[in-house]
Amino acid sequence: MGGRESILKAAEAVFVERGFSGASISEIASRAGVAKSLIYHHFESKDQLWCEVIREHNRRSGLLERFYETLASQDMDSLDELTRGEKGFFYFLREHPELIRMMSWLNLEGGLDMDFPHPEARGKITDRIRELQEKGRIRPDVDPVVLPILYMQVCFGWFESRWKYRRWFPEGLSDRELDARFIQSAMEIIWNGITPDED
Amino acid sequence: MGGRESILKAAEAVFVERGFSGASISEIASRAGVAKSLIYHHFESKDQLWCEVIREHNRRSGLLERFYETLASQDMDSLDELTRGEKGFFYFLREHPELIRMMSWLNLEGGLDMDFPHPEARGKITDRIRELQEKGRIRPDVDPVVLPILYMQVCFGWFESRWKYRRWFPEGLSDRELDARFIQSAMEIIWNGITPDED
DNA sequence: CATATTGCTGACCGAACGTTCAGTCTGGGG
DNA sequence: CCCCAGACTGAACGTTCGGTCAGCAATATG
Repeated sequence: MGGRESILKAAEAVFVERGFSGASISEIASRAGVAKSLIYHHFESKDQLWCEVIREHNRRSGLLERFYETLASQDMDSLDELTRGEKGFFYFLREHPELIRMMSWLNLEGGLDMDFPHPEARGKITDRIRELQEKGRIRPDVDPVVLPILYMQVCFGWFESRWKYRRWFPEGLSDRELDARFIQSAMEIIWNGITPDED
Repeated sequence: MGGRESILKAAEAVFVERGFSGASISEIASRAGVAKSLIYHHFESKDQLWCEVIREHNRRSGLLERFYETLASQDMDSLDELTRGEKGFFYFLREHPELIRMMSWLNLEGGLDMDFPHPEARGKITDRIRELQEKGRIRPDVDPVVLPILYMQVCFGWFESRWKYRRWFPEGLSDRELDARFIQSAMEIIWNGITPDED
């Protein structure tokens, strides 16, 4: 593995763990097994390294935008399809815990504000919801802008602080079981909340 | 205002703004208008200062626990009562933005893990939900543990990153209008999701 | 063979960090 | 009056920070 790549990999780990101001160049260098100065050979500053890490991660993780497209083009025939499939947002996030922390750090430390998701993806999603409302699949009084935000927040929020909620549940449950129990119940509530009563 | 108090006040501001590792003793001292060394006269370390800030804030803000008691003892006759009243969690949080950031920093930076809310408060809330289920006010298939978590998350998540969601909404809306539109729609979804269909 | 170019290192810089300490000022009790 | 305790300061401590720079080894180019 080349020096640049190993630096990026180590940098991601350290930034995700400690945030931008908590991360130190020395630690990144020693974790990557290279000299500190090599970092400045490949990247012009700590800030730029952070940006590069984010950009690289977005590229590698297949970009959330792409997921959004799949979300908006779902058939939404059943609760399962939207939330529990392999492509569901929730399980996508579970496989990318770094992403959660990166977003959280960015949110708190300021820095970049990414227009996320892309405006077209946003439009697609809300249009899709309106379409489903016309077809009578979703209650007409549901706000097509609020719904996707609510959905994202529930998923994000769970992984952001699921450890904090552990104590609400009976002891002895594994992480996976906790995830499943939460998302199943939470999504059932939302599903019942957005589908018309006659179902 | 005494030295100790002005230090605590400045410390809270800086910690809330920049997090623990991003905050510097020098900045706290200069904002408090005192010498750096005075901080170490009153507090034994940066860590302990952070703890003291949290403890003090919890005390001053009237403790979330107390709110939880009011939450659990609500009559829950209507959506409004739970979510929109002056005592509602959502509007409570809106008046305490520092609290949101403090929780988020703690969540990310590790440090203390507060048992929050208190176990008895937790039990009270879930018992209350079960009671309402028996009375037929809440669907029997709603998970009494998941519901309060979902509720908290939606409120927390909104204030944590409402600026990020601005672009989803039409331009020109004020913060207040945004808050109202979101919580109204979101709570309507949840309300519809937890109340039996025959209502 | 000479010469750039590139990946990389170790020694080093000034600034900022958290922390310490000797010492000043002030007010109250003997 | 003296004396002590507590609030408070300014100058420094050693360490770590982000960042620089001259130079080495290797490879590619002429």
